[in-house]
Amino acid sequence: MENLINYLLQFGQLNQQQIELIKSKAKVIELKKEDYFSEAGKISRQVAFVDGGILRVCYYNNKGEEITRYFIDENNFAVDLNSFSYQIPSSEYVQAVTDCKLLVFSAEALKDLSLTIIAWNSIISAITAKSLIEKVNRISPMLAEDAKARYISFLDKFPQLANRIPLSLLASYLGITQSSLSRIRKNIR
Amino acid sequence: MENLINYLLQFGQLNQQQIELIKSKAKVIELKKEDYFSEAGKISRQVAFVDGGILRVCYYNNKGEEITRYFIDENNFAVDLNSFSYQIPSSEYVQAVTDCKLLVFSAEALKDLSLTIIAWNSIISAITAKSLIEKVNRISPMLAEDAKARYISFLDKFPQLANRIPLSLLASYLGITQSSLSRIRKNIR
DNA sequence: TTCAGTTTTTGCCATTTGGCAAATGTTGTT
DNA sequence: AACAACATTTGCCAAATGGCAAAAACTGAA
Repeated sequence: MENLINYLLQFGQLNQQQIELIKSKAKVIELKKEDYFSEAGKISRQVAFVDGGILRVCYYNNKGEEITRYFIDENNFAVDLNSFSYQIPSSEYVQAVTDCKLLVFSAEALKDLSLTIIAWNSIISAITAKSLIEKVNRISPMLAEDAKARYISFLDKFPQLANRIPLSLLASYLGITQSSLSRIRKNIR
Repeated sequence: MENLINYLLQFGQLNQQQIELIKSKAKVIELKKEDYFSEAGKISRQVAFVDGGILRVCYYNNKGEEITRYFIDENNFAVDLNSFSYQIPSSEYVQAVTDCKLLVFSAEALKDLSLTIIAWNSIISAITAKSLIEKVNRISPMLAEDAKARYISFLDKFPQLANRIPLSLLASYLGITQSSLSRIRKNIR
């Protein structure tokens, strides 16, 4: 659980006792490739820290196409904030792209932590803000780029991810077809 | 200032004394169309609540093209979180699209409020999370849509905005050229 | 190794979007 | 009204991307 603790410590101070409490609340879950962590239509009641592997968040648009909104890799939290914060049914799926090891916190566990650890809420809101800002900053410029530039930016920001993600998923994340992405890759070599 | 107070009350409770304190910390600023609220390269030290008018956040990409990242209309906060939270130079401009009336809080004023009003931090982090989630939810599906669908979605979500925003800015927000947008509009009528 | 199942690449052509410049329309000022 | 300044539309053509299906490459199990 060292990854998780180190991650949290970036956002606030925790003493040894608090660290032990946090560890005691985390449940380790292993997902096989293509397993779901959460599904559309259900209310999300847990939060996962990705200790190993890659998740993706996806949904189906009105044409029935499967769209990948983003990937979540090691040392990041996965949570459907829309559903978790407001307790409304989720509109998207969280699925394992590769086999994954997750550290999962239930809503009750988080509640306990926030009541016991003074800095907890401030840590969580810092993490929330940072990860949302990252998402906005990553997605926003893509609109102004063409397909090739998007792919290059992706390689640039996530050099280690491109090989671990099937082409079809990456294409849907980039907002282009799989064949176009394949041609772009050929074109770049 | 009623708009501001009503907005804040959606996110937490405030008594009359606290409301007066908040009002006393806000500075009213009027911007003329095309004036800047904040500029790239500078560290952002204030936060604005848009009481009237429309702002936009924009930057210049590596080709020198001006890109509009998003619009901020009445009853929303404008803040460059990257710059304000981490005190680093901003990479974008916040500019008035129309004449605007803003209620501005300095970093010091916000600090005072957070020390005096117990619920303040929780209100602010709820607002921050909500507005970031909205941005992600708005931008993210656009990647999977073609130009026409993006424009229609925009009309759908912001029917009142389209007429108030110059075509060139809307086009750069949608990630398409002005001529394409013009053709799309003709096509739709 | 072989085979079936899956993923990726490719060819062909249609459609969408961009680039550029000229024409047209709009707005505000004198 | 007349003009300048600015915004929008349009025509023409080139480039980018999509759609579809077949071929090729890859993967894992027997």
